[in-house]
Amino acid sequence: MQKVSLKFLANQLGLTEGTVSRALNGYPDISAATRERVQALADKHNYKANQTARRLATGVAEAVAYLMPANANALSEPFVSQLLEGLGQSLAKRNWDLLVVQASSSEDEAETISKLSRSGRVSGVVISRPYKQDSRIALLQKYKLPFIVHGRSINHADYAWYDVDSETAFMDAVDHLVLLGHQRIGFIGAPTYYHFAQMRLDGYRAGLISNGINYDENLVEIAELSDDAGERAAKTMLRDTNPPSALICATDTQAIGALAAIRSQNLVPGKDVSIIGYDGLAFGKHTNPPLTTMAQPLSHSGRQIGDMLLAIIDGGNPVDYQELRSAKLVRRMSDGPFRDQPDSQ
Amino acid sequence: MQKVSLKFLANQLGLTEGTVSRALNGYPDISAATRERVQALADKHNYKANQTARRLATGVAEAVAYLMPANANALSEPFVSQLLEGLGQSLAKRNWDLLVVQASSSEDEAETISKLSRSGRVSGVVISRPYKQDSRIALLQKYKLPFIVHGRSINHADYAWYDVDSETAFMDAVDHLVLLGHQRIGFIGAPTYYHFAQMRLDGYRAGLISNGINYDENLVEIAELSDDAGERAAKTMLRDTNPPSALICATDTQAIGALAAIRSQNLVPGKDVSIIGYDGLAFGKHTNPPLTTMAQPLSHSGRQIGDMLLAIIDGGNPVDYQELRSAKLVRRMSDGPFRDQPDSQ
DNA sequence: CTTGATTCCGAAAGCGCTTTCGGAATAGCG
DNA sequence: CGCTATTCCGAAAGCGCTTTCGGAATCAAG
Repeated sequence: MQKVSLKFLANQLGLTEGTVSRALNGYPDISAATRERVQALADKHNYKANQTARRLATGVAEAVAYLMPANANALSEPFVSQLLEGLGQSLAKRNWDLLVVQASSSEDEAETISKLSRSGRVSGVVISRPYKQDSRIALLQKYKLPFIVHGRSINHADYAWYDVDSETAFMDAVDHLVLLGHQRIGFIGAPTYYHFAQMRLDGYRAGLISNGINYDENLVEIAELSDDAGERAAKTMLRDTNPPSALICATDTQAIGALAAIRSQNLVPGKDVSIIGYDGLAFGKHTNPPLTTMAQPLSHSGRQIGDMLLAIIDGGNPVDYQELRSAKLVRRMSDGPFRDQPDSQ
Repeated sequence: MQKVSLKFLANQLGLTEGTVSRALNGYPDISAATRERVQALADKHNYKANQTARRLATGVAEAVAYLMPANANALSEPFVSQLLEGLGQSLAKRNWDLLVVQASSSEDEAETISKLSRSGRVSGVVISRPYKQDSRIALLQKYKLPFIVHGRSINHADYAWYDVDSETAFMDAVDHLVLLGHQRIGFIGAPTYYHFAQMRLDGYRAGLISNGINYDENLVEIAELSDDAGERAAKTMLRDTNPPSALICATDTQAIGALAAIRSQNLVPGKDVSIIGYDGLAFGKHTNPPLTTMAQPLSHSGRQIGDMLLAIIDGGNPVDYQELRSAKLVRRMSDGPFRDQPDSQ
């Protein structure tokens, strides 16, 4: 099978490689007649420009990388797949590539970004779950590599990001529980080097205060982003002499663990103690009981982020691309009105 | 910031680009002294060869693509993330790229593969969930593009694949239920253009026969790969005048739907009717009740598949790379001994 | 001290494409 | 019909790297 290159086409047509290239790429200095001739032959042979050569010649990588969170655990990964899918759709419009890169450890993330930049294989990057102060962001800026952050760090004024207003979401969650009569509302948070974790905690606290409830730090536990950690955290809170009647969790994954913790105490989630998660993951429909959650608009975020990144690569000002979406309460079965003696066995 | 290229290094050192390149790439015709000099300067400037140029020069793409299943739904996607993670780890050893590509529709898959091949941007491909007769496989072979199949098609003798013996797994599942006293065992299958669906159905049937139970096609329903489809299928089977006392599902996702169907009839899964899923997804721990399932060794399959692909790209014979793993029963709470009157309300 | 084998590096071609530049052929105009 | 303006294409350089080849310098051997 003769490899079909520009040279091949040019020879067949009695033209120059340059001419064929210009014809295929829609340059105006090609007559309609030859343009068609070229196009026809290209189609016939299923010609596709060698992407590597094209990249080298044009200097544009035509590819974008997604930095996979190093510590992603299986339960939270649906969000990765969804993001990837959306990103892919967005990039497909230009026929660009989507690379998935992962650092072995979080120390390696800087090195990974540095390599990525210097090797010139991508035109842009998207990262998820920034820390409060995120060195990756600084690095990306230093290298002048277009990027968009899925989430926000503390100082998020000067780069592009896409985030969900989880602070408001957690205030809403508190409001909802207060309306149901709850007063002792616990919080299972995530490690606060994640900025999203801090914001969610802040939202929780602000929600309490706006409802005239004192913030009690005995009612908050910080746990890793896993179901098991959520379960452990919930257990220790439930063991308290004056346990909360409701729990808000920083992520659905943790909330699922909390559900298990409650059941293991022979309490029923949604009756004896209410649980609200955050993320809106699909499998929350099938937990025991189905998980009430603050759902973020995951479905199209990937595409949105992709479009934003493309716009910045095209020369857009990153500051013009900052999107704050809002989450909304999806009531399933894990929340319910306050009941007086949750401890009755 | 001066871009640090081979030319830059060569100028600084008073050497030729070619020499610098050979020094960096470990050619034997470079003296130890200059090799070190070159290496030192390269390190100092954090030199990283432009990957695009390198690819063009060497003719090797240094990248591999994963074809994302077009119809993946959120619940089943954890398997995609896990696979990706493993693949990435494997490729990282060589510093290769992992591309994620997706076809808009399944008709486009052929076109996608064709483009991928002709554009020369990848050295290999991995595809998941092959059909019985999979045109993608034929295409990949025709283009002589190294690939490995995550799963098997009917004729899987002449290419490389990694699969789990789901036929045996489903026989085991039947055995298990029979041991628990079940005789009317239903099956919720997947569309049989997927070969894995056919194999699972075959396993189910073989399991029945080996236990002396007649295969009754009223006891099998084919459903899409989603929780909702699983739920619908389970509902119709449960409505039967003589409903099964146990159900085996082709995937955990469907099984979760089936659990919901059972609960919606005011029956309790694992008591009134047993459910066994397949996949071993992590969130099965948290369903209501926790899902008994045939777990496949997902964790390292990605890395394994990556290693296999690399070996084939290196010239290995695809036929030498065919791995059949086995699944094993993970008992949680959705199975139990047969009880006489499941219909008692 | 000569010859042949080594060691080490420069020169140059080439990977397949893009893109600028200039010039021949054609068209438009007075 | 002569002149300028267009139209269209060929020529060639270049993207940054790899790799082969040959030759100068150095070495070992006779």
